[in-house]
Amino acid sequence: MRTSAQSKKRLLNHGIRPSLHRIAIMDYLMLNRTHPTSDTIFNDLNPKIPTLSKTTVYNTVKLLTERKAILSINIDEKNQRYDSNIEQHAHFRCKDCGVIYDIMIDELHVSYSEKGTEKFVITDTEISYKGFCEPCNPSN
Amino acid sequence: MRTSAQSKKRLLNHGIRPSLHRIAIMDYLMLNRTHPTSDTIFNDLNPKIPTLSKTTVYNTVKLLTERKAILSINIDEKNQRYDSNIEQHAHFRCKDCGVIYDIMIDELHVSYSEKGTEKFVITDTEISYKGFCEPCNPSN
DNA sequence: TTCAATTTTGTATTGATTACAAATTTAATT
DNA sequence: AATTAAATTTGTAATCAATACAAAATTGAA
Repeated sequence: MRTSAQSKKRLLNHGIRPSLHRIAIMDYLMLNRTHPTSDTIFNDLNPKIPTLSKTTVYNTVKLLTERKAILSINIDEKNQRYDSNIEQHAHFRCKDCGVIYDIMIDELHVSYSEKGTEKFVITDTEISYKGFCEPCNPSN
Repeated sequence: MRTSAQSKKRLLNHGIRPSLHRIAIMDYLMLNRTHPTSDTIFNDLNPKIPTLSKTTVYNTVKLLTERKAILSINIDEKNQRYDSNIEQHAHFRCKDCGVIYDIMIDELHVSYSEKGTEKFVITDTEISYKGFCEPCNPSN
């Protein structure tokens, strides 16, 4: 299946009307698993799709995130990052080169004791690591 | 031990010269475990310390974070939050009321398989949950 | 084709954070 | 107490990601 067909399906599965721009943005995220910012998405797509506006990218990633068609990641203090991989996984960001790596989680057991008597309904979980990747490891 | 004495100690332990403003900000974070923003810290302290400037709050929390005297938390897309609790723990943010709760982690086992052959030196770990707290639970 | 609803655009605005140079404070030394 | 260099703080201006909003374009059902 071509990527754009997958993208369209993903959009429809999440109740989002598959306009051409939305498909293009979803496609981009499917093919570029680099956790890009909205700005990066815009800059990379704009040459190919001159009618695309930056606001549309912002609108679209917001909508995709709300409908859980993609993940929004808070690992970078400056910008919001986006990820088409909606499987359970964590992220690692290198403090030196800035690259964000996926970390597949086989198993995650968190046993926690709540502070008071609060009961929480958890809808989103985000696990982020920071440090140095192998190429940037200062002790190498 | 009075809080300000504790605060001073914390600063010294992390190689930070304990100026009055720095102690005041550290004190505030020790006493207000609400994960405030820089702006909130400034607005709460300014009436009592009229000579305090907003830039100093930003400078100070940045320094405190770099030296690991406090934690900087990315759970809120809009603002950076700060936490004087540097023990291992996670956070939960209610999507309705916005309150950020501490979640004490007794035990955390994450077994993960890396994507490629990358080896990471992990220096920081952040675990964030979102959802609804008991008072805001829509199914209550 | 018509027309209302949806999507997109482009500009203006917001708002958190940072840059930076001047002013102030600190603390060690005379 | 005075001197002085270093550290800290101030206050304004600038940056820049993200949003608001109204006009324009597009879509799709009737």
